[in-house]
Amino acid sequence: MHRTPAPEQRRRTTACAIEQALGIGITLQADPGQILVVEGDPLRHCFRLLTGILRLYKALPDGRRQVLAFLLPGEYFGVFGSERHGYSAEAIAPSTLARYRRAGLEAELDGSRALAQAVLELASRELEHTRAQLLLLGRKSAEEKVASFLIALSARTAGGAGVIHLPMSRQDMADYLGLTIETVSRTLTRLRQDGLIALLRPQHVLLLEPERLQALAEGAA
Amino acid sequence: MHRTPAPEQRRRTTACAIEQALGIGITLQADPGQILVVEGDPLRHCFRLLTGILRLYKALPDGRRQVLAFLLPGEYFGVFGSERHGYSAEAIAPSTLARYRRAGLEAELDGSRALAQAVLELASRELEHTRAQLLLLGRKSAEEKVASFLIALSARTAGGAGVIHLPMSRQDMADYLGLTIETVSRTLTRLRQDGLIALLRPQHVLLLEPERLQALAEGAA
DNA sequence: CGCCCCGTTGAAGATGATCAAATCTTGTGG
DNA sequence: CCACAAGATTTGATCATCTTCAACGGGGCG
Repeated sequence: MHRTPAPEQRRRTTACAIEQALGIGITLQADPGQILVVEGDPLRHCFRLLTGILRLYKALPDGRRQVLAFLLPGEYFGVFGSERHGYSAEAIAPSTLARYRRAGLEAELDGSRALAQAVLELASRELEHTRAQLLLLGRKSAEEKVASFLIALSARTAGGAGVIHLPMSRQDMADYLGLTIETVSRTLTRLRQDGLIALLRPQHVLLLEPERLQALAEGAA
Repeated sequence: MHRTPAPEQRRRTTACAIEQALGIGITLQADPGQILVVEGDPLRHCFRLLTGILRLYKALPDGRRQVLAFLLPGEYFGVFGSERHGYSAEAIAPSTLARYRRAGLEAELDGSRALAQAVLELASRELEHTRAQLLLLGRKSAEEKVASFLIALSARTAGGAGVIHLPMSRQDMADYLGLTIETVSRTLTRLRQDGLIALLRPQHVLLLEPERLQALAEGAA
């Protein structure tokens, strides 16, 4: 069993090992705007999102916000670190979550090497996502940022094709991309004018030219 | 030589477990500008920096660069992930490194839970640093970025006090902070004019008012 | 029906980028 | 030790992108 599993298979393995280790936990509901965890809270629980969508974010004292990630069903948060939550978590849409005791997870970590491996792999993927986001925030233009966002969301939720749904507000998108709502809106309009996307409704976007969009996202010279 | 400040207990534990697991490895030298790893390279080795300093970065096709981190002596890279390196690594100053086979590390991971825990904790810390950098890149002004950088570097290298040494060029700082060299330079000048720092030489900065600098870095409203 | 929130559009402004040039550092060779 | 050259940093002027401030429109829900 020293064979490296295919990425697809490994991902499933990962999820399983963690799911099994965590057990059932407590199910809870969250309404839009409901805050589940505040940055700095003692790290007593970790969570798995079952349905809905969350934003994970950090904030500055004056209210400026940086959304670190949007959490989709099946994904975890609060798994890493040891002292405190590193970000706040807030429901965007009505959501259901499973909540687990961190103590249980850490105990299992000592026991199951499959679990340890799964958690480490989760961390690796999260690290890579976050690093890609550093490049986006530091070096991409507004247009490239929005294109990147659409392509990534499409890959995550729609398997890369067709109409995609934006469950979050323009404010959330702006806080994720390091922009303002006006710039996000204007950029979407420009992409529409250029024939790259169609805006069916504010929250429904059709990717007309995914390849050109992708090229834009990657900052093709 | 000045004595090195005693690191936190946990950090020492972490370092030890990883050091022990990796064994001795191969020592190598790198001159300034020398590229040790290119983003996308197969992940066959991981490294520990012994002396010198590296930049870890991602780049876009047209050459725009985002520095993810500066690696200081004692720190590792290439430890996470499974397929490919997620970033490039390049020496800034003459450096020495220890190189290890990833295969060995992964084998040890199955055996030693102390190692697994240490690696996971390394990942957690790296995640937290990267998330803080997302907030910086997405939501801080140039002045806040530079202040954050100086405070963080001071904490990392000087234990938080006195004169700090900037071993990297203005270009590196700019690519780390999502700015241009001109803006970095102008911002340092403004901080000097405001009495927050003194620029002894381009690479030697004295923090005159670390507390005000820190407040600025945190975006105090 | 009408309010309210969200998104879009418009105009003006500011921060940081770009283009350009002067100055300082550093290393080399006389 | 000094002169010089090459590169890095700083400074200046102008410009562009994105932000801010403001107003309008449209869809959903009471």
